[in-house]
Amino acid sequence: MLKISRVTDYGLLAAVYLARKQSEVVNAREIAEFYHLSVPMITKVLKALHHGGVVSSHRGVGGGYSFDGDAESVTLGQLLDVLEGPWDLVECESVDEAGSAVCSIRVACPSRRFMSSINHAIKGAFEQVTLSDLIRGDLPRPVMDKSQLGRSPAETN
Amino acid sequence: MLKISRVTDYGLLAAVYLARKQSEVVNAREIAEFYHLSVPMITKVLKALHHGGVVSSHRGVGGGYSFDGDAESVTLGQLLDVLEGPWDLVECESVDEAGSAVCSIRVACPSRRFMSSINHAIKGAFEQVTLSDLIRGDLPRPVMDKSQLGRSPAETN
DNA sequence: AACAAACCGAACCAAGGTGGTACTGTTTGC
DNA sequence: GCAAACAGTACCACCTTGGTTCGGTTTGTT
Repeated sequence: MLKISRVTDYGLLAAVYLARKQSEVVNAREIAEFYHLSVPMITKVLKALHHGGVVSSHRGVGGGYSFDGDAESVTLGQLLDVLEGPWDLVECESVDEAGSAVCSIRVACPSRRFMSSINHAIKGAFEQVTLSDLIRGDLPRPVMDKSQLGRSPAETN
Repeated sequence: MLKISRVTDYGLLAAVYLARKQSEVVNAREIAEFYHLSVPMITKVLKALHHGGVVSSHRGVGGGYSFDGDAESVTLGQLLDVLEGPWDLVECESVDEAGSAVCSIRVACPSRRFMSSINHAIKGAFEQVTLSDLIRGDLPRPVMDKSQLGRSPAETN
């Protein structure tokens, strides 16, 4: 249905919360209470963020999570990868475990090449947005202006 | 998981097939066979396309579907609306039946304004792509270049 | 008039994904 | 050694998705 999952959304919230408190160790309960979410839920996404190397965790009493990196260098694309896992707008380009294409009509498919292009554009947009944009609440207004695009001379994927 | 549904994808295929045969009446079986899809499946999306006013249907013997419009003036955005239904990247902006916001932390949410902006950008990208682009298999290469974007002075949604 | 081609519409179902919880560790500060 | 806090996994109910089925209606052909 073309939407990011709610869990991913929670993950973005958590990442922003931590990044705002740069390097400060904050436990899951505090974040959960701030956003009025359940502790198990928020710990779930924090685990994912930690697993993806976005935040670091501190175990034991007084422990929690902290964001120690540079908010400018963490992109929304990275966050989505970590939280949402690998994804593609269409299955066209996805491959199975063996590395072969999932789509059987791939070659003849009229929408594949185009969707692939859109796919890349969207990923690119996510890549250009940093965690610090999210923190500041800034609204860079990405646009896709077809008129100044030109045609790609060759396969772009 | 941030992908368009397979059914929607089939719908695009069907739309392209019909549009390529401009105004010619084609039955579901032919399209199904062309793409190696089941007839019930392809009829399902054809019904959706018809319901959305994209293609016209012709009942009875020798009937089928035809695309009678102008492929230049049908956008991918319209097709997705028809096939996928109304959608938003995040629930932030979605409203329930009563018209009130779905998200309870809407006001305080740090990602809302931004995601909404991305949401619009993606929709805009889909809006700039026409059915005839799909037909020709052209690859306009949409980009979102943050550097030439500037900041939106006010709420863009 | 009968028949069959073809769409209409709604319901249905299995399978997989999503949102959310629970439970058993393990680490660590006091 | 106790308790705070994360780690990991498994579990569950619910919803969505992909796909089918079935009875109904329209309409060209014989």
